[in-house]
Amino acid sequence: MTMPNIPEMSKTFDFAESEPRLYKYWESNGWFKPEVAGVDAKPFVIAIPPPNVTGELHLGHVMFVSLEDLMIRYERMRGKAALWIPGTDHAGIATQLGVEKMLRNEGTSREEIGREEFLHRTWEWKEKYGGAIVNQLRRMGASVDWDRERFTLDESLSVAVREAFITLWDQGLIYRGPRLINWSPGLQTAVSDVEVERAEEQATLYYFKYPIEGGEYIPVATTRPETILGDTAVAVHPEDERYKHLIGKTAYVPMLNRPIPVIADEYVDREFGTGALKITPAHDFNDYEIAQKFNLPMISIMDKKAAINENGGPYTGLDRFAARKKLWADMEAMGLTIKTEAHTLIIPRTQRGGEIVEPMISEQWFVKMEPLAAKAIEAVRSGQIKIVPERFEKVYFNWLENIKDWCISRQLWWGHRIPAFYCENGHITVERGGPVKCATCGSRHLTQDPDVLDTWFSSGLWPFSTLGWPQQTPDLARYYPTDVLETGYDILFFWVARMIMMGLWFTDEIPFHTVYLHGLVRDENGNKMSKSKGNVIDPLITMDKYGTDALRFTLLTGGTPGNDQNLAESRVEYSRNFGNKLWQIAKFVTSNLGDNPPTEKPDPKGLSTPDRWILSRVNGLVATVQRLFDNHQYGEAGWQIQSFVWDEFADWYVEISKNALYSTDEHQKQITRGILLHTLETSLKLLHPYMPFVTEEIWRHLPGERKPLIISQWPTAWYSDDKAEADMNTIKDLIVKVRNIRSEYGVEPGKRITAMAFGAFDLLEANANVFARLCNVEKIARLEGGTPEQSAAIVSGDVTLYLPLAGMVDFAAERERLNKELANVAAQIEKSEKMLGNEGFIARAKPEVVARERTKLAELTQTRDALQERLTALPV
RNA sequence: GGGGCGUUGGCUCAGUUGGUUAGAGUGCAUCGUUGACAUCGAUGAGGUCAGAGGUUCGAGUCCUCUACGCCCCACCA
Repeated sequence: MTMPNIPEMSKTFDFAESEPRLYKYWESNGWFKPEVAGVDAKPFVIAIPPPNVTGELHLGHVMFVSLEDLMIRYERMRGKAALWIPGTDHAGIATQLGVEKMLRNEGTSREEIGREEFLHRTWEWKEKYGGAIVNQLRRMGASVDWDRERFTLDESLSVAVREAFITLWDQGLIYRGPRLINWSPGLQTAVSDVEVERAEEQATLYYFKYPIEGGEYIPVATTRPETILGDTAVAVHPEDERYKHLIGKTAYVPMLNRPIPVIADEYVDREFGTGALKITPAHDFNDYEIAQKFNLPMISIMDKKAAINENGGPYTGLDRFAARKKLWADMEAMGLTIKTEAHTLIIPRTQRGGEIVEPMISEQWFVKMEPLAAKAIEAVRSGQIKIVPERFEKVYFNWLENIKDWCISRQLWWGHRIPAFYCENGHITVERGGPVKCATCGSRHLTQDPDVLDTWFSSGLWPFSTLGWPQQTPDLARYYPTDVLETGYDILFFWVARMIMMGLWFTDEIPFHTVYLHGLVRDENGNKMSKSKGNVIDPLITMDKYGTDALRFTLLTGGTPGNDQNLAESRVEYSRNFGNKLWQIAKFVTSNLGDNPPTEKPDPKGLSTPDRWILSRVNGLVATVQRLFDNHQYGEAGWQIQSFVWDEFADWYVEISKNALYSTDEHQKQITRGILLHTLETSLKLLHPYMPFVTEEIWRHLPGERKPLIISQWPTAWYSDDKAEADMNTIKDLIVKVRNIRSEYGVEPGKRITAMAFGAFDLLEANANVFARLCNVEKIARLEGGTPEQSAAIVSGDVTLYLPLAGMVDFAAERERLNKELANVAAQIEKSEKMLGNEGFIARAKPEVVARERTKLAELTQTRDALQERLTALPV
């Protein structure tokens, strides 16, 4: 590992060259594997949210990779056996749609080529395009263990899926039957409740007359006139005086003249529409419930393509929208229509595909969710599982407490085929290993159910199926339960809740103890990125331009847990600049380390104020970062590190260090080198989880025998020096004020000036070279008595610094400047005195807060007095 | 209908046991390059922390209400 001839650092960090090289360096040495930590190490495990195998990389992927890689790298450096399990999801509908599109372009279809050939083609497609997203994980620096990569259709995961299904079946928690479900006519499959997206849209409300026996009619309103064909009742409110006399009479379905009853139910809202409701149980969820209550027949009027079926009389064969139009026209001709009006309503559309979902009666498989949900609720309620940010626990409870049975069957071919078999008598057999004969009648003529399972059924098993379950593998024993589940809040129901339910149900353990939810990445104006809007930021292009580290750092510091963040390119640019800053610091440090670079941690004893200051600050930073990480405040921690590195280390300490480095004092030089190196090393460690590439590359240029940064030891705070920090604050304050004066008076930057000091002379004298370097004050003299007339005065606490500026001082301007400062100080004093004069404050505030306030007031008073003195002495 | 989030300088955002003069990036103004960095440095202007009330010695931070924006869940034809 020793690198005796470390090449000089290049002018800038070449991320394009370094990133793939470093990734290979880490991966080929096995540092992504938990085994690097040794057998005694405590595991830390994250199962990756598996991206769709043929999906395209978007910022959501970069977001989760950045966060999870941060956690993994941090825990790895803390000595844990960090395991990040990679993998991909077969994504049933999305992938099947992609392949079907390809087939269409070839002039064929899945129906034409058949199931077997279709699956063959889909696997080919997966082999061809499935690698892209996986390679992009490498591009982002994801330190996952590739030896443990999984795919939801792997044989071992398929075994887990069948085991889960059969277990639920044996427990009576899976059932099959005709139910009203969400049907996607375009995809020709059932979809679950969570896959339906509802949005307000402009539509029409149609008012018409429902003929009643005896020549009367009830006015009814509907948004879907074609469903009239499936009506099996008309409902009114039992106490509605307008219609009360019609309850129990017979109504006739328009155009079909099918007799149906007029019923009364309190569900009907008298205020809405006409106050009368048509009941179409086979095509509406509310009507379905009412029909069950009243034992009404259910008449399905549509086929799988949502065209009117044979129950639609003269409309048979028409598409649902064509039927709507024709039926309405026919009713109009019959004088049955009243009016139409514009109406805003909620339209359900499929998450994939986007066409309008049709509620239909269909034979599907369901899981009874209440027993599973009860356990999942308890796990979070008891605190075994913590959701970050906490407010999502409420959302989680609300969903689980109102959970409905899960429709798990999909009329697709790409996915896990339902392990249920039918004989010619219609009996169902579900057995491990695949049955050879019917469990009921013994028939050997079995056919498997054609449907596949919802993709989320297999992803629900992900944290344990990837580790070998149901086999009791060593990995399952060592790495399950996992630790953190990190993902976007948008899949809390789809995925997170189901993993918790299935994990608890099948393994009897929580699958993870912490759920960390991040927000969505939007464009810089807060709009959702979409291809149609053309505002999509392509992460690949961004990484090409600014480097992976820059994009990662931007996303990690760009928001807070659970909240969406707006991404502006200017922020990525800033992150790139920060990486450059770090590179330049390192370049400076490494080129000034001399022939025998220090190897020991610096000893603060006897060091100068700036030396002790930076050591105290960097250790304070370590403590701060630790506290923030403990609370999942990764963004704030990133800013703290950035601010230290740039604003304190680079802008102050590196500048100050030049005094020693450019001197001939070998002892002081060596001390300074040690502090520079230690501060840089610590900064690199803290920053590595955010910017893995640039930090590791710099690390390789540091001298001495050292472990690679990725597996180096996470720092702990070991030093704190309040005195040095206070003294340095005084020095910094004075320097900034000198610069300010120079700027205001237009003193040429190169011009050296002198100063006379009153108070704290020892501190100033000891740091005279700091003033010389940072504000070009070449000499500070002790002021013995009187005040120099031709000078500008600077006051900071008990120190007054006079800058003799012969011929440059405008006394009127100086007076104005001092008066302004005095007013400012006076205002602060007033506030402080008021606080300290308040008995409640003295009695109830924490003692250290009161003490701090007293110190502050004393300093302010000194400043005020000095300012007044100077104003009095100022020539008129 | 229920629940949640947001509202802080021109713009984008930090600010988590309530406690110094509310911070940063970007934009703006002025100045600055022979020795880490113009992907830079120095200095400065710019904010009644949406509004009202309350709790408290003390509120950007906690509570209530209001306004505006956004999101999730939910069966109004």
